[in-house]
Amino acid sequence: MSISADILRGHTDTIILTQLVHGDNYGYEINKNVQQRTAGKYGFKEATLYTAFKRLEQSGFITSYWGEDGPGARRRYYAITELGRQKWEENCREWEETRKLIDSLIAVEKE
Amino acid sequence: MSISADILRGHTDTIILTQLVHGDNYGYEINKNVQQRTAGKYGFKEATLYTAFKRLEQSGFITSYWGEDGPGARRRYYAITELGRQKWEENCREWEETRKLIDSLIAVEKE
DNA sequence: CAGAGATACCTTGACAGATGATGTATCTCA
DNA sequence: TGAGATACATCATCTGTCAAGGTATCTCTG
Repeated sequence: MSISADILRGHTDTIILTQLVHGDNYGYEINKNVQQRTAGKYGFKEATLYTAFKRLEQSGFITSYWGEDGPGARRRYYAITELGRQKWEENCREWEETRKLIDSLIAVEKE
Repeated sequence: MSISADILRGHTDTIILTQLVHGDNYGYEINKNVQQRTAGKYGFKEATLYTAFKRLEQSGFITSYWGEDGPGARRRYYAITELGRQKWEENCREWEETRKLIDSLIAVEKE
């Protein structure tokens, strides 16, 4: 994991919500998806992940339920709510803006 | 200021270092530059700014000195060090990577 | 069958950066 | 004279991250 966490801070919720836009999923799997998508460069620490789930659920952006008792360890699944979807779209728009903002703040003036 | 602070968190130092790559400058002016560049959408809170200066100086990335006693309130100027320049370049590279990372984590899979 | 390793979830305490509140001092201009 | 801008600074608090520790189940190997 090469990216310092503080830079990703503030994106945790959006990243999780993005995963849930695809459909219900559980913590471990979500984190594996993140690691795969970033070629192993980034993944949530477990404490961060579960803290985020709790925060998102308390805010009404996701709901959770225990998965069917199949084989393997029990899984808590998360589902995005309508409110969560709105939040997600808002966050994505915000990211577009932030990206431009930082680009302009980090670029050296030419002249 | 429309961008939530947590999203900018972790970029504070880089943004300040970028300003100082242009040449020595003092806090208030640096912040005004940031505000101008972002069309008023973002600016540091003063506490954030001075906390960052202290942090950067303690890390050896910048040095400071009192400005000549001219008219107006006294000013503490900051200068970027060689170490700071290296850090700045490193941070810029990191930003490039982070941007790609977040883009890929926030995009919805197509297919 | 024992034991290692993976899967899966969860909590607690500590830490770091951002910030609201507050304070100081100087200068300008009406 | 007093309001408002300039300019710097500190402190207490809040929030997100994370190391460390814990629980339980399943699979595979010897």
